[in-house]
Amino acid sequence: MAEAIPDRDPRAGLRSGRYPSGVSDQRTVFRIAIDLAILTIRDGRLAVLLIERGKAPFEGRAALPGGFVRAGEDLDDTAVRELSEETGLEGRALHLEQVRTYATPGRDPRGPIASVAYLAIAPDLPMPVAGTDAARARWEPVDHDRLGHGWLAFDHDTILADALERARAKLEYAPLATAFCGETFTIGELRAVYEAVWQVRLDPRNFHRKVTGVSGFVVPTGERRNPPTGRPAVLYRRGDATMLYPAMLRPGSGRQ
Amino acid sequence: MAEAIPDRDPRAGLRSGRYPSGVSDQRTVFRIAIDLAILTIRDGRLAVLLIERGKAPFEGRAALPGGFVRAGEDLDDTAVRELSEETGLEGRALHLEQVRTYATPGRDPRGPIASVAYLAIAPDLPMPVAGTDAARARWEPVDHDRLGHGWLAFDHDTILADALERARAKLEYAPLATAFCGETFTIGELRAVYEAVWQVRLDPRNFHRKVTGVSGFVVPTGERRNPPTGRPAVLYRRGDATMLYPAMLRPGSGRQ
DNA sequence: CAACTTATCGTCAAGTTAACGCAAACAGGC
DNA sequence: GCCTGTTTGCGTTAACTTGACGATAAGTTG
Repeated sequence: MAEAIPDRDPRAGLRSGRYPSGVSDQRTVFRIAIDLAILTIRDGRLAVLLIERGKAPFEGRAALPGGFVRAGEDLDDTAVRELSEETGLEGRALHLEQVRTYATPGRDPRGPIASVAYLAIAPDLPMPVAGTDAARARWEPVDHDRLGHGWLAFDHDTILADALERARAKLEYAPLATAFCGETFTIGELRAVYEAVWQVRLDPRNFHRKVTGVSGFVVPTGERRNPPTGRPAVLYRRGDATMLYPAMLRPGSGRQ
Repeated sequence: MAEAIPDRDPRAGLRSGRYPSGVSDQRTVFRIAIDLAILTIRDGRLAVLLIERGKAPFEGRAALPGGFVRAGEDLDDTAVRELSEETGLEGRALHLEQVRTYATPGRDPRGPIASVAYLAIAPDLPMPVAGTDAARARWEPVDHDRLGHGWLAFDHDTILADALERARAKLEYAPLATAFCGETFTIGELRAVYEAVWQVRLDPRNFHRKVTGVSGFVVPTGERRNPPTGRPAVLYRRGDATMLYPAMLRPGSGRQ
């Protein structure tokens, strides 16, 4: 928040052509966009909500949904609003958290636009909801091979990768996995979340013991559910824990 | 990055008086500032680098150092530049990471200014370096009682609290603690970092066993150092691990 | 040299994890 | 009805990790 701006600029040569050099340097302004990485599990695979861009730049390419922050609007409010407009989902009911901000010069050909990335977690819904802008939206399985190699428009590959990494890390110590599930769920469904996000196979027996041993993670409802095949499973709902103890450590995380 | 802006605004009543309603809504712009939470350990206590504001708003109040992003400049570059200008520290040599972005309407009385917070970790240096803007800077012990109760200008209490929480969490699973130390350090100095940041006492014997058991965390140099009192300690330098396994779990973290 | 301080090694009981055996409880085919 | 395949849920065991703490090493101070 310091307002003293020295009179030299070692990066003068990198200045965007949109803005003349000189005093305007001290008043460089940005539009700020919110981009949403909305994740869910579909058919046992991790999926992300994408829109197809209807106009340049990147016309016809897939991109993360998002929109600009309005005057008088907080970032979280913009994220909730965009989530509702683009997907029909009630943002306040979903897990939603800021990940980080991107403002690399030239990241958006339309000019200096900073993007604040948000991670959203949704249960497997019959999306996209028809109407409004949501018609352009579709769930797409996360393509780990194309991610990072020009899958999405703008720098959305990077944004999605960072959001994924946040989700992966947070599954370990926060009850984030339940946000992928409906109101009630089985331990097997919860395990499917971990397996899809971490891209690993977990032992059902050890997972069951571990999850039910974490205080406040899940609480049994007393109901049961008949899966398409196999023994009926006890239904659970989220507990009131905000952190997991003991943590659900990723197998082999960092182990060399 | 969607550019379709619906014609209604459910939060019209919240609009800042600075910006008229209507089409200008679609071109709301921000200046973007970087604010730095630069942490170090001084006299065994966690300290943060603060500046005293020389002009309104918040004249005379303590604040986090920072400055505005220039045209053609990436956020990380702004952080490195401000770190250098305000402290004389070579930013590229320090640990520096983005934490999150704040843009709550009215957070800065000068207008719509978004702030991207960065966390920096520095070893205990003879700071502040004289010259340039650094003369205004001073190390201040983190006042956990006043933090969150109007200690700092703007919303810097919130920013510092979030940066601290990031540092606390990251000590668990990343070799961040070594960034507080010099090129070489003893296990005792490393323990002092954990104790200062986590605000706990750790058993020296268990800590020693744990740290030296984490693969790639620290490597012995073969040298020794004579502390002011007590037995000489073996010197270590940082290893090449980027994640800690096993993690250095906070005692009682989340345990209820 | 005694007293004090910090570093380092070792022990042990309690808790946690990974691997895997096994019975329960469903659906579907015959 | 019975066998087969599947998933759930419970138990067992060896290996590992943690927390509490005893003991010794190797400096400095008085």
